Amino acid sequence: MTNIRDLAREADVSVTTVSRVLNHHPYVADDKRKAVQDAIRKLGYIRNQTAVQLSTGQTKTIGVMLPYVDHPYHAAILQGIARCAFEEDYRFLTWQTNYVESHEQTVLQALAQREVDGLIIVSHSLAVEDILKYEQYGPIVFCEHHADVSAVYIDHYTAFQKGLAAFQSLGHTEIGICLGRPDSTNSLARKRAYQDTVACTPSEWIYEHSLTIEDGASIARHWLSQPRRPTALLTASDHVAAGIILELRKRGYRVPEDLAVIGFDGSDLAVVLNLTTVAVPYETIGREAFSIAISDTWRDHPQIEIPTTLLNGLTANPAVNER
Amino acid sequence: MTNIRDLAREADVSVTTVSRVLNHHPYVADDKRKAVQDAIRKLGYIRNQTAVQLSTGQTKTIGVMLPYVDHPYHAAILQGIARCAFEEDYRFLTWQTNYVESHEQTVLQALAQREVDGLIIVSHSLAVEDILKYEQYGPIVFCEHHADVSAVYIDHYTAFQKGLAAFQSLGHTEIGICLGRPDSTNSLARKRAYQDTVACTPSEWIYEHSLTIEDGASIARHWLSQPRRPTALLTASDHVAAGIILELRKRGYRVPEDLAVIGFDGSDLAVVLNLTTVAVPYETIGREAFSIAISDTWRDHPQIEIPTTLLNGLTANPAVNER
DNA sequence: TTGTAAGCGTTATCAT
DNA sequence: ATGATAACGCTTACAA
Repeated sequence: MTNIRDLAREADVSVTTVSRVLNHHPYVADDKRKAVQDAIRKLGYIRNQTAVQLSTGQTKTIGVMLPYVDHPYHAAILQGIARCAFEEDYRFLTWQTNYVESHEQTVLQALAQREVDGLIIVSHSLAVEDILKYEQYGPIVFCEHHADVSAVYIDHYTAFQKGLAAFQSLGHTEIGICLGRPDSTNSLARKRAYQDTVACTPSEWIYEHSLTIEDGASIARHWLSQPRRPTALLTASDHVAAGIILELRKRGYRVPEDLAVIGFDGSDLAVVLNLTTVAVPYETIGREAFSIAISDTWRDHPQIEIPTTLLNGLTANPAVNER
Repeated sequence: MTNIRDLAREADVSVTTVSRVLNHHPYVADDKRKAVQDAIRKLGYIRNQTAVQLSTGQTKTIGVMLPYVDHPYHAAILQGIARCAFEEDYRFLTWQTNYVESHEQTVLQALAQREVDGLIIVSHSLAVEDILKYEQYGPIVFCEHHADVSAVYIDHYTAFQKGLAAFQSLGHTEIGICLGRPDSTNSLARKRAYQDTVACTPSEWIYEHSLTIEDGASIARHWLSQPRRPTALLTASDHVAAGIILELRKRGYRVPEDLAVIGFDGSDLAVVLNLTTVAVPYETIGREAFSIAISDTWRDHPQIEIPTTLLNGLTANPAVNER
């Protein structure tokens, strides 16, 4: 592997001059620059990035911690990060944690070990305080709302309120909600929105641990078995909404006539099933998080809220019609 | 930032001994080991990975080149890579190329610059010969079939034949196909399967450049405008199939009665729409590709074919019934 | 405008 | 079992 010393020898200049040419620095005589460039071509020189990184103390790499790379919503955030990273000549390392705390520790460790210059945390299960201990090693940007951290987030309280209000304006009063991990920050905000907005909120109408299409199907079956059922269900993901709807239709029930359903995310599933859903611009979240991670603004712990939109489909209407 | 020299001084040993302790080498006296470990704790030492990389000449990182990170099928491959990488204590860098050749060059350059130890190419537009020039810098594993390269792939010829045969066994003879990028290796294989398997293959029944749900809708509209229409359509992705079906239903046509449709991928869309589809185990592809990239087997250019399965849904049936 | 030399933080070779 | 010391390939004061 040829290095800058070989180049210097070949071009009959010093390594400094070679380095200057390589980095497009000024103050290099044209003939020497030419000599170096010729040497580069002749020797087929390729710069070793690792050495650059060690010398400069920068990796030009951002780490991304997320639970699942193949969840559409996480993939959309990745997409935003990928776009931005390319534009800024940065790279990004992705770690899939499955919400396992020891795996999340590995990611934090990577920041401490200078494998990456900064971290974007899409979602996590470790305590925020524990994560923030690693901020001494570099920027950490969350894609969820927490106090005193850099964050790009959607307000799940407001977002859920939008869905609930939509139901109410259609005449629904018996409304249930589906949540993911029950103690996550997002779920807590959602539950608060529910209890603040809706008058009747029995705990049997709060369906927890729902993430997948199959989880949605289970909820539908459970709903069928309940003596007292809500007439409307606000879910935490389009996948869950899809599962509910499919299972219900399979059993001869109608959506929204028998049960109104609103999804969350605004994914492809919402498009093909004509779901009414709360659309989230995930790519924007990724972009914003990235730009904070590579700038100096992170030290001020900026908090950027990204707005959501209620997308009208065909799964939320009735209630009014029913009476 | 404290380094091993600081540790050596603190523990009153040489840097070599420190390094030995760090790397769990034998031949270290218990008391010295203890002294080093105490020093590590006291000084809050954290190893600098970049320095390790420079010294060992290995990054323990694999690069992944793919067109779009948020396409479900690519995300599923990433998922397989992510799983494997974590197990093997490797990292992976992802580059989204959008099939832009200059972006693909950047990725190859990264291999040459030793930013990564190897490369997994999920899909590409550069010529294979040009990519293979970079094999001198490290393993390159393709997720598509090419001669004389390391590859983990599905046989698109066979896979398409499966779909076509399913149509034929249902009585269809007027069959059309939808392709993505018309000149990709995959599309060529698919077209060959079409022409070898089906008797009647007019070029108006080969719909190209179809990737998204919207593309599917366009195809449906085009199909409606055709004087002579196929009775069955084999698509190259569930997204396209979904788009076709939705558009057709919106206009009052029935699937599969008016047009039978088979998807490709076996994605969530297929589940919620009850698509008949050719399911591909993308995660397995990711896993296998990764394990080749980090082992020495890549030099033999192993070719691993991953089998596909026809998943029966409700969108392919008729034709038989029609007559 | 150019060059010398000292880092960056490890690992690895070779004595002892 | 332990330690000097030379790599690894680059950047960057500082000097000239």
